[in-house]
Amino acid sequence: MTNAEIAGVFEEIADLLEFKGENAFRIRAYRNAARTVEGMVESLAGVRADAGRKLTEFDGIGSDLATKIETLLDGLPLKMLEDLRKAVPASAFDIMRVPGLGPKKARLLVEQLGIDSLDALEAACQAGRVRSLKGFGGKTEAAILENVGFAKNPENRRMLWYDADLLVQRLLEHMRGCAAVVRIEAAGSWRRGKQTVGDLDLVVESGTPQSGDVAMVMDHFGAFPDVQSVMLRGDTKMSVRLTGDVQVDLRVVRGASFGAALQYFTGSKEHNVVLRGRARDRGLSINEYGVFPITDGETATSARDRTPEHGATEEEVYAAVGLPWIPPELREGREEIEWAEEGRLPTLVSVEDIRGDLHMHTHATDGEESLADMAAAAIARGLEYIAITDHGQRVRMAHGLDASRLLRQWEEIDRLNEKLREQAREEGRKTPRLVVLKGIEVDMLEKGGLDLPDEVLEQGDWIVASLHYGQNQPREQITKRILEAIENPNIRVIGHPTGRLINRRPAYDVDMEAVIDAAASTGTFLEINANPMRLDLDDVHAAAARRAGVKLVISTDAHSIQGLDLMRCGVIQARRAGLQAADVANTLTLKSLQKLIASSR
DNA sequence: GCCGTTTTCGGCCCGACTGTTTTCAGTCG
Repeated sequence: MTNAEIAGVFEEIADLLEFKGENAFRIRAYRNAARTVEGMVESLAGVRADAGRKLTEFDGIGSDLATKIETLLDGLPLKMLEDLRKAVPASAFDIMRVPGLGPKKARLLVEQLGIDSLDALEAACQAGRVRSLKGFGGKTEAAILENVGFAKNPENRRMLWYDADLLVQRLLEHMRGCAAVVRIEAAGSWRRGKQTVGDLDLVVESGTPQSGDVAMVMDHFGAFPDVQSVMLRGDTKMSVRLTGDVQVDLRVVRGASFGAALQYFTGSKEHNVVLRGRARDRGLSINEYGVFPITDGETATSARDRTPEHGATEEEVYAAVGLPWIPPELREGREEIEWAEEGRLPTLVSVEDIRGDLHMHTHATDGEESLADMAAAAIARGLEYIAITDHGQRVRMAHGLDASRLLRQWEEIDRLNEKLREQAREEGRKTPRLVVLKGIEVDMLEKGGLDLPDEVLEQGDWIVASLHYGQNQPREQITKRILEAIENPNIRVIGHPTGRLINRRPAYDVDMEAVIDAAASTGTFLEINANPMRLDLDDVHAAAARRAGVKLVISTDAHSIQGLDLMRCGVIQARRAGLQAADVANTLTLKSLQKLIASSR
């Protein structure tokens, strides 16, 4: 069983226990373990096979879960899981997808009314049978009717970060038009740069509820053109649903609490749990209003009205528990607290560090623009070098280049570079504004080998190897194809190394540990493809590559001029992996990059 | 179910909002 499958089992157990109303901390233990396993790159099977190591060395894995992992690795069934599955109907999870229905209410619906589907739930509401249950009433019944459609819609997946970002920018612009908004920031998983985003969170600084400022802010929020319905509205908190079923939560706080609220709503939940545990050890309590000493008799509402000592900025909140500010992209409850504690927080790579873009297409294959237009667009974006990497001939659909077409394109690139050098001389510059590298994205073929011969490839400057066909092959074959390319001295980088398309296609089955090891020993780079649907390598694998000493290359894989602007999507993924500029090859000057390549080959 | 320099039991983060409650449970993030 793979790590991902084991993580899936623990998640399922947590879901089932939740429905059964089990101890919340026991449920959390399973979810923590699932997260730990999901975030590992080395295989649990490998760790188990190593006599010098124990499964319990990982955070959140104790003796019980270690035994369960061993059972799963042996391919044996887990009795506990089988019993739980028997005890909980599958429809329970559909019912819990209805906003407002959690495990307790779902259980009542199943056990008291025999609800076994969302359709049955809808019918029961319409017949007025739900309101008679204890804890339910007319309003709850109406709310279920209104929300059941949301649960039924299979298209309600998490948004790509890029799509969330477009929406966030529109929301911020709209809200800044409100006079009562002093400051506004978007928080949540958008701010952490997660590859997909569920809800959006906005934190606003404004006056007190009594002054009427909060009402002004909320009215303005409700007037955002996409708002379809207001889900809830209280003194400090309001939630709306936008067209497309996107939920946006708004929190309004005073300036003295703005940093604490921003920290709180940025999450992640796991990061905050660790942070609060730390505060507790110091006799402090952190909430969305600030950091307070723990005193007896403090009520929930008192924090809102008291002025916190530490809460105006995020830096204050972290400082109060003895830590430096932690970049949002790292706040996943992984190693970031440990790093912060030991003063080892990385200085994360930024878009400004990027000097070159080493994967893009032109209309010679499936791109939209000419070579000259892509080069001009790169100059306009301040890039110092680019590689033109159209498809090799295997990608027939894209009219991939055979050797003679490729060599003609490379001659064209030579002429373009000459023109750029000429321009530089005219402008009195020592170096041209842009250097264009002669590249190609060759295909790693189904039966092994590449779709262009080495005699051609060795004449190029920058060869990307990608896998587009035969993605369903078994793990051994896929891994073999990639390892073979890595061993080829002409190959500089493996493009989108897992092939996954978020929300559309899973990664192909590849032994990424072996790929990373081979890349490390040959000096081959691995790509972080910045396309918002790819983000491949992802944060977990990119972090593993970094630990192994592999250099990453962040590339847009642009098929148009606008495609060049996606670099920031790749950079934010790299930041989540804890990458510094030194870990990313295309932050180097071209000269240094070429030196690095020469030294590794 | 995990964890431990107050260590093998008793903790485990914290608050807003809603609805159905006469004081709180459930849900959510």
